[in-house]
Amino acid sequence: MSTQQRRERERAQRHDLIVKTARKLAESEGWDAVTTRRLADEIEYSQPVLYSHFAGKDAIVAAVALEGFTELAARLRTATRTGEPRAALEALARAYMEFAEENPALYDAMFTMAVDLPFGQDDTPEPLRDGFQALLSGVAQFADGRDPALLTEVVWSALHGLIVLSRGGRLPASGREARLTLLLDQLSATR
Amino acid sequence: MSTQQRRERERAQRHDLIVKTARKLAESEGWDAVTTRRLADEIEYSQPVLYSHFAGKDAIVAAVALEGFTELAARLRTATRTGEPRAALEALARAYMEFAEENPALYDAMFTMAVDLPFGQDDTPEPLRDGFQALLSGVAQFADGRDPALLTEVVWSALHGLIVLSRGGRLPASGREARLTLLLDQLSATR
DNA sequence: TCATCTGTCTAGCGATGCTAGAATCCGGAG
DNA sequence: CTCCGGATTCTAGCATCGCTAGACAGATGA
Repeated sequence: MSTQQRRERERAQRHDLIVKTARKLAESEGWDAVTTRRLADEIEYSQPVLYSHFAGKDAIVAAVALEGFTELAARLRTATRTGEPRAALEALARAYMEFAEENPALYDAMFTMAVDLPFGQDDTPEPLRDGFQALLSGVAQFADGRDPALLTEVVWSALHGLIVLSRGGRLPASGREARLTLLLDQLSATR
Repeated sequence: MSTQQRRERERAQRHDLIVKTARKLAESEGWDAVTTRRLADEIEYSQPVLYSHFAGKDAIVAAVALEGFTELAARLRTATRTGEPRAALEALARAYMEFAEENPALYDAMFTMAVDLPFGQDDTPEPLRDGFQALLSGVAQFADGRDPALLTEVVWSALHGLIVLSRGGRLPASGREARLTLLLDQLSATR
């Protein structure tokens, strides 16, 4: 009986090893460097082992993304512990953007790659729900009559747009702070 | 002498044929279907011909993207011919979003793929400049004290965020219109 | 001790982007 | 009309990708 448990434990450890290695590799050399051969090499197993844990490469990326949602949610929650509404919004936005900047590859996995994660559906994984909830509870503080969910989606979209356009060089790195301030001003204007 | 000219003309035609075929193929079956073999097959030439016109597949995507910028710029310009500021902004935003919806593959080439297009630099191609200018001249109408360039970047980011998150299923298709209205309300609020 | 069975690896498949070298075509000189 | 030379196009192949079948090995329980 106990050997069974040990095996399951080892499997779980290796599962984690794969995810963490993929993430580290992606963060240090980009997702292009995360090939199944390279990944297998890095964890010191052969390729087929990866496929005994995940359906394919996409599933590995999805697992990394899931880890990201958990971390992002936690980060957003600690950021929204501020009193004044506008300050809370700013803290929320800053936390979000910092997360994206500090973990570019992770952010990509969460929001640009990994299309097979079910987002607004019944079978949406907990971390995804939690991430949106964290945003929502922060935004709701200054919704002030406006639909909180809708406002959250707009805030999220705008932040995401800033991030992804900046990253691709579409927006100059210089105006970063000014853009964020302008955006926050507009969003917190309740007519 | 004239054969030389004819050859150049034919080369130019084939260049266009490649770009248009790549675009059509991407729009109908997605960029994944646009392989060099498939593309060569479609234009009824062999693979190496592609490489006598473009440095590689990325360059072909970039050429498609460039075509997109020209079209987008034209579309935005006709949309901003409205009197009232708020109506102009709405027309502008709608034109942008419609363009993205009608040409999803093209939009992807312009803003998510093709990283090798120089955006805000000295050697930025004319169509890209023109596209941003079209947005800028539309947004400037209701800037009302706010920095027009900065405001344009924010508007653009927000629209792009809405589009890309909607497309990936991150945002429910239902609230589309409500989100756009809310966003426009916030952006046109001059405190 | 040995058969079984789970787990792992080696080797290979089809498809990708890209390229070297062979083959072909075409224009112009004799 | 013929034939040469240079440009053009194609055939064939390389390295790499994600993924998998079948051989192999090592641990488990009788």
